[in-house]
Amino acid sequence: MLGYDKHAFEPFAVTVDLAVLTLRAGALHVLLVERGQEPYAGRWALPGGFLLPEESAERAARRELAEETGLADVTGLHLEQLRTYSEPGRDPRMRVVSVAFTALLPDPPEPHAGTDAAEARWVPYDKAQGLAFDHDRILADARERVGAKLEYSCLATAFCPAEFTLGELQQVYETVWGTALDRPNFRRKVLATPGFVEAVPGAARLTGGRGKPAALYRAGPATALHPPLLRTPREGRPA
Amino acid sequence: MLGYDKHAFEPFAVTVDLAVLTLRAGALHVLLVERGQEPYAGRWALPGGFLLPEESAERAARRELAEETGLADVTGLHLEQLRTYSEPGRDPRMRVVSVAFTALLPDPPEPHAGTDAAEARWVPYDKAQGLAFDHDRILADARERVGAKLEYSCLATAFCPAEFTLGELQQVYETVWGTALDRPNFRRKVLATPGFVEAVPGAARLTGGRGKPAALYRAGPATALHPPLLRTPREGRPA
DNA sequence: CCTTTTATAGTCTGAGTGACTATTAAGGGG
DNA sequence: CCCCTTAATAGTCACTCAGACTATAAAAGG
Repeated sequence: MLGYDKHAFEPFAVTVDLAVLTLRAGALHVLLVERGQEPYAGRWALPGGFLLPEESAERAARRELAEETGLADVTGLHLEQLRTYSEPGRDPRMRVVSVAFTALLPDPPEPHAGTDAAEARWVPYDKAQGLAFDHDRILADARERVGAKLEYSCLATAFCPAEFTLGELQQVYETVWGTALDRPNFRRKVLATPGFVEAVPGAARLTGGRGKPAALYRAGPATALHPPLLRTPREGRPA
Repeated sequence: MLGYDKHAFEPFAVTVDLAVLTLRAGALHVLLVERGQEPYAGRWALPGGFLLPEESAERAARRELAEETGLADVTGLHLEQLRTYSEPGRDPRMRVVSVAFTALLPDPPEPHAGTDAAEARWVPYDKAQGLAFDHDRILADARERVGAKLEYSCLATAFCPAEFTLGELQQVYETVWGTALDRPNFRRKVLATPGFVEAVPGAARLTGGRGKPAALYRAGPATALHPPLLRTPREGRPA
């Protein structure tokens, strides 16, 4: 930040990359685009693009999110900076510094190919491997972060539509964590956390199939979970 | 990431900024440099600098950390990416994208002015306001992040020397959180967490002053705290 | 020797969670 | 129509853990 006149400095290309996650048919999916040209032609990649001259990374990310998903309104969607990837050589053509973001979507709309994307498609997380550039790592970091944030934040509702059942909310946790949760205990925990969810007053109910209809809830005003909803304890993982 | 040939793109200057934190005399301190030239001449700022052409942000941050602290070996220090700041206009001269890092130091060594820093000094966190650029916000974000990570990681030992007493470790929590903790309870919790700390075998003890000498501990192999050591519950803060 | 100071040990209680069982309210098939 | 299945919701029990304490141990100082 100091001494611009004492150091020569290299200009860098700056991009944003988006790990757009959603839940589809009970499985975690990620939005990918197929590359039309070298390098990595024909390979899948995270959507993204260059920062415009008068745009912050956050604005660029939301612009790209709208372009790639084809959604008219992306203002309500959860979009969060993940981290920045700057290894020299991560792009074979030139020095590119990429600010990665994670976006969470409730309902999976059909993706709309952006102006510079050959094709955009929802791909199950487990099949999203061998991506271009260092996008495998970015995607893994995004999933890791989301899984961790489910523990101590109310982020899970970002995967749900405006009104949802507690069973749907529980499925978010189970899908992202890959573990089964006890339904009564989950319910007790969620309802005991003030501001996490609030019941839809009209005693509305939803028929998903056979069983007893479930009450509907909306996301509440809270953003943090105190105390947290912990995953199965495991041994020391990188902090 | 796609279509480099279809979009023109702006070159950006990319820097790293460091929030170097330590505990000195029971208070949180941050390493600041005094700016020698416009803009913000005479104001304090976080240390930082440009990425070299063949250097990742992480490498640049560690290089700057060594330069600014004057320490011969900074390999063991905790250094972690915080987030990237990219608002247009955050630097009045040009478009600068800055990758911010947080570094934690055990013992506060006398800072050594780097080649491009007029002066470097440890400043109490509470007096570090009115910094140049958006460094007030970066510093606040760093403190927020560190405080949160103390809850669910073993990060606190990064503030301590190689061997420390449980009282010193507790002071880390109390200083960063600004709350008092019950000593027996803190001790019970830390010792019950496997891998957090391990006793120095030689029954070594340290005399800090009058009272009973305290046993010495080293940082253990664990990095995560399960279950976490929670702060006083408060209402929904931004996740 | 007694007081002060700090570390360490131990106790008690209530909140929160995991593992269950029971009940309610729907649909479907004979 | 009755029974079976399915899924939501209610409730129980025991164990763990954290907060609030009290008690003891080991040093320094007067």
